[in-house]
Amino acid sequence: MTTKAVNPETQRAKLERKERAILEAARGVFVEHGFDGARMSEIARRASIGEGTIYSYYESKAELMLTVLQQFWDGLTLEAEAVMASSQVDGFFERLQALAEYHLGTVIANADFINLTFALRRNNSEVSVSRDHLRHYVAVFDQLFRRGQDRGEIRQDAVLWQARDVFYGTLEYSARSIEMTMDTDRTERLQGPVVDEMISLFHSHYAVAHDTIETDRVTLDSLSSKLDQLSEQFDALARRLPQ
Amino acid sequence: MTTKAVNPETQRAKLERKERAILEAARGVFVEHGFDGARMSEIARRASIGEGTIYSYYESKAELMLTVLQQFWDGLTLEAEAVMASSQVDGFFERLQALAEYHLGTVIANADFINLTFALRRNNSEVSVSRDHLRHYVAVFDQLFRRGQDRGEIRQDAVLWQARDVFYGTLEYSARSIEMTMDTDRTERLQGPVVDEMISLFHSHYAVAHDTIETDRVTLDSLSSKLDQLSEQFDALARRLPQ
DNA sequence: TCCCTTATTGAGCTTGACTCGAAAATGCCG
DNA sequence: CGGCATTTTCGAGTCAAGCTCAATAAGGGA
Repeated sequence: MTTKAVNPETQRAKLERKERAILEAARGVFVEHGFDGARMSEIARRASIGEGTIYSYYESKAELMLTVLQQFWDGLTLEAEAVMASSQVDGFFERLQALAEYHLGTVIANADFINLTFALRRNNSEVSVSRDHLRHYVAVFDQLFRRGQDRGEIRQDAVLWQARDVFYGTLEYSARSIEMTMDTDRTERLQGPVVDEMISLFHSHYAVAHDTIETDRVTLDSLSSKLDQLSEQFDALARRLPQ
Repeated sequence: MTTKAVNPETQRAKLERKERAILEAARGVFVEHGFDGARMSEIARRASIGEGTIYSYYESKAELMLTVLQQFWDGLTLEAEAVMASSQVDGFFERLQALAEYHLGTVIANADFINLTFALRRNNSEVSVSRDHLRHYVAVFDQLFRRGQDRGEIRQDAVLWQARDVFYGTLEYSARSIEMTMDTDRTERLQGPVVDEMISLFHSHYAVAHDTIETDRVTLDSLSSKLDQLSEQFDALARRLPQ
């Protein structure tokens, strides 16, 4: 029951625990101060280890940041998949709305990490979040969209990556605008309208023509009934006519 | 004709020329190495001045970068306005296409500056490209859009900032995707389709219903005339009837 | 308990942004 | 022109922060 039995467990577990501690500390410091503002000494202090120890786990500050970012994106992917899995409804547009709300909220809350993901690519040409991590995240949308096509809710000739660009691009840009106006202006741009607009846009551009016919049908129906009415009157009149 | 006559001119011109030299050198170094990779010593060397001299023109490296960025955005604004001014056509969608092509090309060519514009905001909380510079640039789109509404090409109930988010957001995201696939994949995503999709999207979502009615109108008009015809026949028949 | 391997450490090295006193250039008057 | 005042330029030196490494500690098997 003493340390002997658990020792073999502790051997590797200790290192993993320490690595998690470093990552957790790093994440906090990076969030608070950004990449350049973050001090390795502070990360070490928060993880309760010596500054040099970090470098036996990570090659450099940039690589540490990279690991934090990849962990961040993996977390996002899991959460997004969870949102899709827990969605009560089955329709494409309801699910798209859930995804849009989740994504927008996340992007606003973690604007720093999103920016750094793409800023790192430039600053440190060797170190950048792998395409696969990002692809994995957007795959949530891709899957939803393809399913929408299979179920006949989305036009068959719609191009996946174009829709993806519209979806993520617009939401990220909106997030930035919302964030920018939040600091100073009192005219806070709310998240709701942004998502609504997104859904409405997908409706009018990617949905299989449906509701447009709906409105026209009213006109057509009324015309049709008028015709029927007229036809009846005509028949009645005709019957009253002599041979 | 000697130096005497031009001296009073040289007094302030000399400083401005030197400032331009610094900015030009800085711009080049920042483009080549990014913000962190750029060395103040190299900027000084390229501008043929001492390193300390830079600091009598700019407070810090960040402020120098900021000036470069603002100059960059001002340049973009002028070019975008020129694109609009020189546009041969007058229709909203043709002009939107010209703007989209220009913007997409620019964003792809200067992805570093675009990223740095927003990365700086985080890294150095005090120093960031002013909202006004960015607003001034997107105002080109705003003006075009409002004019489209005035001319009745765009729905009156369309919300400007929503359309703006879709336009710039989608194009920037597409640019990043294009850039990412350019490095490795051979399946280069071309710029043309992106712009086409953008126009098509604005057509279906923001355009005043026009072409959809066009097709329907044929049906409705023919139905209507048939009704009128029938009605006339009916009247004629009724008149021939005995009381 | 001894020894070997591995992990940890923080004092120093290096690099690069930034400062500052001095010198050079410029301007201004007699 | 020549001397005084102001401005501009300069680069050696300071400082801060990422990173290295030789020394030390910890762990673990015989």
